[in-house]
Amino acid sequence: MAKRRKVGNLLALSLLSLLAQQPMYPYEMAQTLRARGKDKNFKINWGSLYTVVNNLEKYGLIEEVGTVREGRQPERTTYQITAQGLAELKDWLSELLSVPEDENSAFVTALSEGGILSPDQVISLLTIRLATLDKDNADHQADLKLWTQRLPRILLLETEYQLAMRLAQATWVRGVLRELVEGTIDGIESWRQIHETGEMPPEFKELDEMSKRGWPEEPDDVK
Amino acid sequence: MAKRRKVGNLLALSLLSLLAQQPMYPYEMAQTLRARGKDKNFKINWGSLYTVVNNLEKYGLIEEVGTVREGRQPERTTYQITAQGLAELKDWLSELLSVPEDENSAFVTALSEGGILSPDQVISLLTIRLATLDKDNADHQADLKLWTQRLPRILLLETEYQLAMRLAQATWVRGVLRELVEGTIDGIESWRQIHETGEMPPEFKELDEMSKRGWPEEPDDVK
DNA sequence: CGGCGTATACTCGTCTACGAGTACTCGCTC
DNA sequence: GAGCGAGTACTCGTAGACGAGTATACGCCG
Repeated sequence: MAKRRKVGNLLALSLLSLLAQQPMYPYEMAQTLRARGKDKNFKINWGSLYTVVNNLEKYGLIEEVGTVREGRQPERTTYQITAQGLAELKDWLSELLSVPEDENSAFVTALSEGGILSPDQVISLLTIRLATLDKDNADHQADLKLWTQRLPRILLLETEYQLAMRLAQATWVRGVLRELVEGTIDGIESWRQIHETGEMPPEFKELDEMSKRGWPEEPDDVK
Repeated sequence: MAKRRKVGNLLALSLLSLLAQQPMYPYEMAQTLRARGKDKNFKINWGSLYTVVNNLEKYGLIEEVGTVREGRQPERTTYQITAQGLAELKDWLSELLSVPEDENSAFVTALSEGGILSPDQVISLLTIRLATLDKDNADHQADLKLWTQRLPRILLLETEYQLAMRLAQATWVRGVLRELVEGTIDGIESWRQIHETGEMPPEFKELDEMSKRGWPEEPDDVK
């Protein structure tokens, strides 16, 4: 997050967006999100919901518009978005759309620590991943086709994006996997050796040393 | 996260991985991560570091191996990984490599709420994003080339993956952008209308209604 | 040899995320 | 008409994330 938001949780963005359309009470927000299938992406956390609503109010982005007691159900507090809230929403959306984030997914971390496992293990794990990806993507694609028939595409961009990313991931994994299996990837023999002998081959030790001292003419990672 | 880990922070994974190679004290772990350029991905949070180390110890994944006082610097507590910790590390890595996560990036959320902004705004925001992506990717690619000359590729997989994902994102954004600009995307006129007249066209209202009641023969999103 | 900037190594308190639990109501069945 | 399960609407306690702050030592410049 480039700029520091008063309420940083992404749930807040969804809530602001809902309230930009009509006033609601918290439980209703959760229902609406669920109805729109957003719960596929994030589990609804009741704790977070009420915390976020409170914070939004605290910072003046939404305001209480009255409490209703319908039937004999518990009292419900209805909120509406404020002018400030609308401004914040637009500003936030603008930032998120225009500034690519540095995503640090768990998979990336795992890849960089993958050397702990043996090459054969990694090959088999990635094979499982790839199978899951392919299966999910096929389902996802079929699903998207169905939706395309009843909704204008403009509303499905988010789904299309997710699918595109998943497909790209599958393609990448497939490529690496082939190289690993064929053993054409540079460094794999040393890696295999480490796991067979328990010994670190000299060229790796050297790398390790160097990483501590800093390389000669270090190529200073950009960004 | 499919399984619930005793220590869920990804930082814990990196720390376990470090300690699998040699005992260290916390500050040293941070230095090592930084030296390896991992700080490009995540800012080192001192608070988290010590919290995570404590938790790892609490759950028996690492253990104190002695406190040293070198020179007259403050006392340092050195930790080493336990058998349990090594097992956990391997299990965790296995999971992360084999199970694709449902990533819910900020961009996805923003895309799905993008209708709040006007089409022209979104076009200009995405144009900025694309420019940044292209620039970053070019830098990243040049950088990777340099590294490839001094490190075996097997150690660069993580970087290659990140680049591949960024390139895929750029490609997708470029495609959508073209469609938006050309106006060939289904639903864009209605969207434009909303922002010009402030009125919701009837077909959108209808969709809104339907989303609340549930569609006829709902295509039950998979997963 | 005094002073100041930088590195080391951590501590503490706050703010946030979250999930289990609560309490009440409605509709339905037996 | 009592009992039960599903839905409604939220509360509260705890665990975790995080950053600002602290304290000490070392180098080195004049």
